[in-house]
Amino acid sequence: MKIYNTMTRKKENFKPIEEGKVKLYACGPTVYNYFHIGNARAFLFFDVVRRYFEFLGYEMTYVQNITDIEDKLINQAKAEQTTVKKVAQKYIDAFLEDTASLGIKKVNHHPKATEYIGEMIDLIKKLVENNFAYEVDGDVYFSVVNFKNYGKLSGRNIDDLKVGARVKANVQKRHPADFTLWKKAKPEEPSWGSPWGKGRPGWHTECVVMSRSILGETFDIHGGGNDLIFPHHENEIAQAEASSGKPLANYWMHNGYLNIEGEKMSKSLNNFFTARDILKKYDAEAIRFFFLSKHYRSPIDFNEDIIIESSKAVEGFYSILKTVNFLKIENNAPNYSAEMLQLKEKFINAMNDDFNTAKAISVLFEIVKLFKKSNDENFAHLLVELGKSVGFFQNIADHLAEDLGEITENLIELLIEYRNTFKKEKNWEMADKIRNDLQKLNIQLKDTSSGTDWSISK
RNA sequence: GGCGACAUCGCCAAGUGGUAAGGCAAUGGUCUGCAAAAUCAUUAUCCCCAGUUCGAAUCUGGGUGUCGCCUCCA
Repeated sequence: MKIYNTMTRKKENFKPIEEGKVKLYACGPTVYNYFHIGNARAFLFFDVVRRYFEFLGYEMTYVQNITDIEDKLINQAKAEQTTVKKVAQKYIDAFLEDTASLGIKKVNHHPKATEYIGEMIDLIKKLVENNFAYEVDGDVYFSVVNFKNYGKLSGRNIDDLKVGARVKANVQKRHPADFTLWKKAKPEEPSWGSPWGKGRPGWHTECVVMSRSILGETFDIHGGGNDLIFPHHENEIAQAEASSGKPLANYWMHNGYLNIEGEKMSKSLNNFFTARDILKKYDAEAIRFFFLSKHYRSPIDFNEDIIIESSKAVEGFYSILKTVNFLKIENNAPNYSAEMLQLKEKFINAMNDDFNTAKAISVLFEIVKLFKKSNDENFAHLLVELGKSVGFFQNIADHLAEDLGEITENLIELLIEYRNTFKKEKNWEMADKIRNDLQKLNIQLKDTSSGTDWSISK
């Protein structure tokens, strides 16, 4: 298994700390709003990482934090005229709902920032004691110049940051790149008591505290979107290493952005679609296919036409499951031929090469192609086995069922019968009318050599 | 100003030194009363220039273009 490590900018052989186990931490949402389809890329990708490791037989511990106290939540609470707590709960619920709809498997731990305030204060205290942090009038800052390795993840040095800095001048900070560990509360804001007075923790602290509390001082993989490399992950590393002297994670993985018309999709540019809205129109599997059709580190451009194409591609997978009536043979033990084992190996090699999902997917299409030539149901088993390793085929029964209820289905069958009678009588006008009228109701008739079939077109 | 990514058929996209995977679309054939569906087949020398090499989409140098990070952001 090779993983591209942002820290070294190289693909490295993955070696877990503990044999057979993978400890993964990926940055989760700040729950002040619905997440958009660009955010979904990270959530979905790390779901694939998790599933694939499990497929390989690793025991996963996957932790994803939830930031439930932060400036944006406070603002949102004002906007919605409610409390921070209520805002958090509302969007946590939405987050869990939407990720589930996307077919993302529940992570093992979802720590919330507000549940770890005590531990965060302890960390900050330690940093202050060791001279890596300083307090100014109720605020506490991390001092980047006192941490010699600052910038090693993102490849920056402190002086460069100074030059082009768009960082706002903050008279309190000793260096413009110093970041907030503890933020003094304004009146009315939610706050916790601390040695520096009432306030709340800075964002960069929670991930360090929560990841280490659950996964230990050093864990295997830390992941997130590209935009978190600097400053977020850089700041995590600074705090972690300044306090323990040990690396926080051995591998740093970052996914590329989702662009829209060539520009990054982001809330601040206001060019986003929420995952929630996209899911109303398109299937979760089509969205998954769309993301996996490109390598995770590359930027990917979003538009609805591509999602529609992706839906068609996914339908291609299901068409062979339909042909073999997969639900009936699902429990038969597969018997793979040498050719099939070779395909499986090809798939695994692609995935083992830093999660080359695009290449892996092409193997799935090869399987489909070979199935069509041979009609060997073992190809269907192989397709499902490999597809599942990256999160496809989570609900085959639902997908194959055209469950309209018995009465409706009988009515459709009846109309087909009438049409066939008209056809026998060469009454093409009536036969075509039935076909076209059903088409208008999204019921598509398919004449095959073995009779007339129908399906619902979306 | 600093740091970084990317440029492959109409669209999407693999390939990281050995002679261009795959998907969608398109076109043609088979099937059909006609269609649709299904099925078979066909479709690129890789942004530009120079270099290294027996050999480059793949390496080096120089352009051009697009995007990102340096402020909250997946």
